Amino acid sequence: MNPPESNRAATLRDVAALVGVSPRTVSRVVNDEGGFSDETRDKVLEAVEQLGYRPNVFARGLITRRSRTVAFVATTLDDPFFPEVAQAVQRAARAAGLTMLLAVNEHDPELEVELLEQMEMYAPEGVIVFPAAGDAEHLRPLLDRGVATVVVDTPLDHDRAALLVSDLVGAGRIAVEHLIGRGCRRPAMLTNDQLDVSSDPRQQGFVAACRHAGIDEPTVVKAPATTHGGRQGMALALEVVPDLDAIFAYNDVMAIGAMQALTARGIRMPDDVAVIGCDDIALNTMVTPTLSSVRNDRKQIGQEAVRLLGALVDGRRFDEPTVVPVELVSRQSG
Amino acid sequence: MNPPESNRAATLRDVAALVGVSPRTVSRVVNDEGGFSDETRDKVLEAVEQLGYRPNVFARGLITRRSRTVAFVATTLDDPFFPEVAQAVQRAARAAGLTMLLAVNEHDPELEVELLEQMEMYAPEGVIVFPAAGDAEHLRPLLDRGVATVVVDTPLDHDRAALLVSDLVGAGRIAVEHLIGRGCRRPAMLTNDQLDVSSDPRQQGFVAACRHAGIDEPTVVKAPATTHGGRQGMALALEVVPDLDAIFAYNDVMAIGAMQALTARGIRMPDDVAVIGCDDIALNTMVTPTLSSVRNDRKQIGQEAVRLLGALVDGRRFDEPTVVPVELVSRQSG
DNA sequence: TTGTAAGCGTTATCAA
DNA sequence: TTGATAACGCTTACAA
Repeated sequence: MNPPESNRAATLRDVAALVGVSPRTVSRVVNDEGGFSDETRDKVLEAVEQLGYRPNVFARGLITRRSRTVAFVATTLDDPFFPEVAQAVQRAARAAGLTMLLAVNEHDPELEVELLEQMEMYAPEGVIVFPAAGDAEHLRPLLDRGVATVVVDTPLDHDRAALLVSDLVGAGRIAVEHLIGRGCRRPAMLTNDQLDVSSDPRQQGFVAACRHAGIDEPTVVKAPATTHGGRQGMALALEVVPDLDAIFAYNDVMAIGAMQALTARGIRMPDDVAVIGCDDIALNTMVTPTLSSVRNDRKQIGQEAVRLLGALVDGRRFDEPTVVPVELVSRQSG
Repeated sequence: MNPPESNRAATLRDVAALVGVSPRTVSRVVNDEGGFSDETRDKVLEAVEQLGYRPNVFARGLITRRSRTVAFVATTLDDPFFPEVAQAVQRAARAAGLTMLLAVNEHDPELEVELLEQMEMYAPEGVIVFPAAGDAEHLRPLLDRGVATVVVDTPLDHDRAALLVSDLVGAGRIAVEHLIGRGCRRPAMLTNDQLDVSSDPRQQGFVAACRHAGIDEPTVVKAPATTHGGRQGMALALEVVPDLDAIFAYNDVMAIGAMQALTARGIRMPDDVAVIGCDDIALNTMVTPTLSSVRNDRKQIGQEAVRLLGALVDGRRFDEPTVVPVELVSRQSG
């Protein structure tokens, strides 16, 4: 009959002793398992409150082999898109009672695997990952180990993976339709040279929509997906098609680089060249001219990712990717 | 005598059985506690490798009441400064074998406390926090509970806290000295209206340096620390001091808002008004004109924060704040 | 509706 | 230098 020592955190036993029930009953109430009377529940919850009882995640995890966490792997935090998604994931995770583990793969698949293995030790409910590489093959061992995984914007054929993709084909199409609609006839696309280009959905959408509009061989220029790459790519595009009148960029960071290159040459936007980016980062309203962009809703992506994870944990399987819609946000640049 | 079942993760016992020693010996080797022969160590490590043994963090945490994690709380991820620090913290943490837990307080002290309590359940080695409010009093209970805590850029008097601050007084001073040096005589400061203004070190540095230069009552205007707030604040400042010739802003995001307001009025930078921001975010090179700023090295902040945490855990105490130096990065705006 | 007993995989304690 | 044994606080299985 030791009284609970005040400098030790309260345990299930302490609560049980205070109420006069067994630890097992307290456990049932705390985890809302059912199988107890309303009266018992009320008394237990009161004692929990009174003692400030917090379950010990280690003792729990030792048995359940699960912690109430979500591992989130972003590609980088330099591109403001990922912080926004991370924040959305945090919110959705918190609403589900989960703590977020965050890691950044820095575009390096090996680092990604290492980080995932480290996070895996904490037995998260599951993993949400923007893979470092254009494919997600390096994630296969993880999935084979049975970890519930949501893979974003990257193809992977595995029955334990849930794929979540923005409608990037739609993004390319919407951008082209908008540009055509405002009278552009010679659009070019700046794409990410890191990617397996043929499989980039934005580009597929861009090319398909161009063909649909009667532009059979639209120009596509490859460069790094950075501001600097945008400047480079823009310079190159102007060499290839000196009279181009529209640009669709892989992302906003590249688009901003392109705008800098255009400004430096005295080319006016959108009158001479209309520019549309992709992602719609907050920065777009701060540049001059403000940048039009195709937006995918990060809040929705974060929520959907956490929801898919929950479904995976509950045993659901997904044959088809879940698609998050996109929309054009029209500003000064195009 | 069960052989280790192949679908169960290997445990200390499995390794011990394979080598022919006791689990305790394996534990000693794995944790490098000493008290074993070189021969034993080699055999154990080989078996660890062979079986792919990974310590169970839950079993370990149950005893040690510690997990090898660092909890990092940022204010927001909208301001690119924090993602950069987060990445630096991740790198430093990884180098120390720690996994990062990330949370965003969204400027809300109550949310911050809740998030910290949630993360605390995972018994991190310690916490690195950019407090939500201008003071860190809401962190006092956390510290009283004995959690090793590094508090960044915010005052708090507590013997278990290590304070880490950028030299923001220096930032204000450097900015003024630079502006005076380029001939400005009527500088104004845009500051964050969320803060307890009298205690903002940037402002202290700004005012002190102005006085030192013979400007006794420098103008300080309060507005939200956002782009929009920067526009508002700039408009207000121009009403108060129509002939001002220099602006020092609380952060770069505000400075960019101020630049937008100036551009909209046809006021040239830096000829009519020189603008200097604070933080030096990547965005500064993307705006027109490029924004001069006072930079604090996030890599250094992240590293230093993790280092301080380690020292706290080892029992060291810090009476004085650790100061990270700042430097002026001069660009087109001022 | 409630309780009992066992054990998860590790580290701490103490003995050899 | 090593090992036996006992926790750590919880959930699972089963019994009452």
